[in-house]
Amino acid sequence: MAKAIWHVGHCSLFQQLTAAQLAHLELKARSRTFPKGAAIYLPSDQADCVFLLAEGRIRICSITPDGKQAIMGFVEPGEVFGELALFQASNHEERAEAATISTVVQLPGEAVRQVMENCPQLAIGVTKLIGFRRARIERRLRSLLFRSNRDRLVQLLLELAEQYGKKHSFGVLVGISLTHQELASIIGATRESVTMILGDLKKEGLINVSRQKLHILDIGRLAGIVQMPAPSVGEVSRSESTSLLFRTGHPIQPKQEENLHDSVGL
Amino acid sequence: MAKAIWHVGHCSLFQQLTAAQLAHLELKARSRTFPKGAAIYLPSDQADCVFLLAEGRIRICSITPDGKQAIMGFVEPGEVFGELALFQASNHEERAEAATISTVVQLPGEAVRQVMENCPQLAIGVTKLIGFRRARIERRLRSLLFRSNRDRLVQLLLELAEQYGKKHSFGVLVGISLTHQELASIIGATRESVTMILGDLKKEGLINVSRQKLHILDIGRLAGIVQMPAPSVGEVSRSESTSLLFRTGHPIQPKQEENLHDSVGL
DNA sequence: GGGCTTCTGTAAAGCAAATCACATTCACGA
DNA sequence: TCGTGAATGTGATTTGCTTTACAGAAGCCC
Repeated sequence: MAKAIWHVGHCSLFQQLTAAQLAHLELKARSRTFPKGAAIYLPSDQADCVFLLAEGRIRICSITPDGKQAIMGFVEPGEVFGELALFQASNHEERAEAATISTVVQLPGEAVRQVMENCPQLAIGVTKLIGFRRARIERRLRSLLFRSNRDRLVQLLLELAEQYGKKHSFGVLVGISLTHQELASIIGATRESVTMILGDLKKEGLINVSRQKLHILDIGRLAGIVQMPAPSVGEVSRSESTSLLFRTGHPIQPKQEENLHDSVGL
Repeated sequence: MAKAIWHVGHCSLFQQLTAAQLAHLELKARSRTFPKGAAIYLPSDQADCVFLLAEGRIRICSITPDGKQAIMGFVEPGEVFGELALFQASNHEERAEAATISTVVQLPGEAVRQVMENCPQLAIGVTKLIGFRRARIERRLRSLLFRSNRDRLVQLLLELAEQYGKKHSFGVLVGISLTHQELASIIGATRESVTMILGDLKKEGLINVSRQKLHILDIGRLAGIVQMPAPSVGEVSRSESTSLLFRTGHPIQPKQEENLHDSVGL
């Protein structure tokens, strides 16, 4: 419980709040730990809660009755998720599950709404968060409409490089390990297609894959394929950014980055 | 100008504002009329403005360098659009154009932001609006990931029926005329595919199309194809709902409808 | 009305990607 | 260390959809 309080107070979304408001939220907060694979919420869950990830990694996915599934995004520590439930009276339309063992703080929607009504700063912060993610989804929709499997995969690799990449003697080493199946579920393709495309990219000398370890050799040429500027890659630690995949589109200018940071990142 | 003022005051998003706040907004508002086909804003437009459609119909679309285009949605009178520009420092990623001759009220983002900071109600309203549309885009993404051309088209027809449909002696008459090309651009398919599928549906006795006029004969059976409950269709006038297409998913319960209405609809 | 454009209908050919059906390699715990 | 399940690699086949290439029909403006 002490931990939960700590996390709420340290989440940038909630930092503009007064001590009293924070206290109010923290009173209602509940911290829980989920083993790998456990569901935090399900579609059809009536839950009216917002979640804050303290530790671990959450996978947001959407599953059809006949078993096909797509990964809508990942949530990294310090980020909020399930935020749409705040104002949608309806059920969740997706499933959130712990990709690794994770501890999350649960905030009742009612409490958050109350605070929002008294604190425009928070309301604006939430608006930015939802809007930012909406922009990302729209980009993803476009890429699904207009680009081939190959291009979408390359785009994804670039995004992973930007988010999880570390500079290396040669090229960029991506610090997250995803199976081919997972990559496929993100870009909306089959596992086999991903395997083939990765194989091709390897043959072309653009990347190097060896069992989960992804090494991008020529990020410039890779970016050329999808007609995008090469993303910037952090030196050592991963950049403090707003995850959930698919930030793509334009390179981020310093000013905008700052803007995003104190609005959405968290 | 008098007109602009009138429209701002009558947009449900802005109805919670005090007279002073309204006056402040209205001072900055600018009303413009666009001929059919004219662009209200373009991708790469730096414009920091929110728009309110007074009359006409706006088409929001996204276009690739090589000419392919997708319709992201339509805006109906009384609705706000371009709202993402409020907090995204970046450019628009889409193009808004007048589908018919339209008059829009332009509100500088700065003015809206100022009011939002003093009026949590407005901030919350905007959050709901953006969130509602995000949920719709997510549904659309899912349908693109999981469903065939045919299913997506059927789903679209059902949505059109719900939004623009009027009950008729036999079945439902859809009160909006879209070309096959437009339908195709909405569901992400080619014009030819849409023509074929519509032909099939006609043969199957589900619908009747004659030059722009769409007549749904058996809405129940149509809904069955995509495993959805049949949407409810208004008696005479089109339902006061939040357009922009793709509201799909679940039928809307009375209570939720109300909720949406005073939050997002406008 | 006549000529223009825009929309609709059809059908063959081509293709990207899914599906199916395996073989292989790895990771990791018993 | 060995075995077992998960992850990867690879081809043959199928398929849903696009592409291409037309022809007819409907609106529309001079």
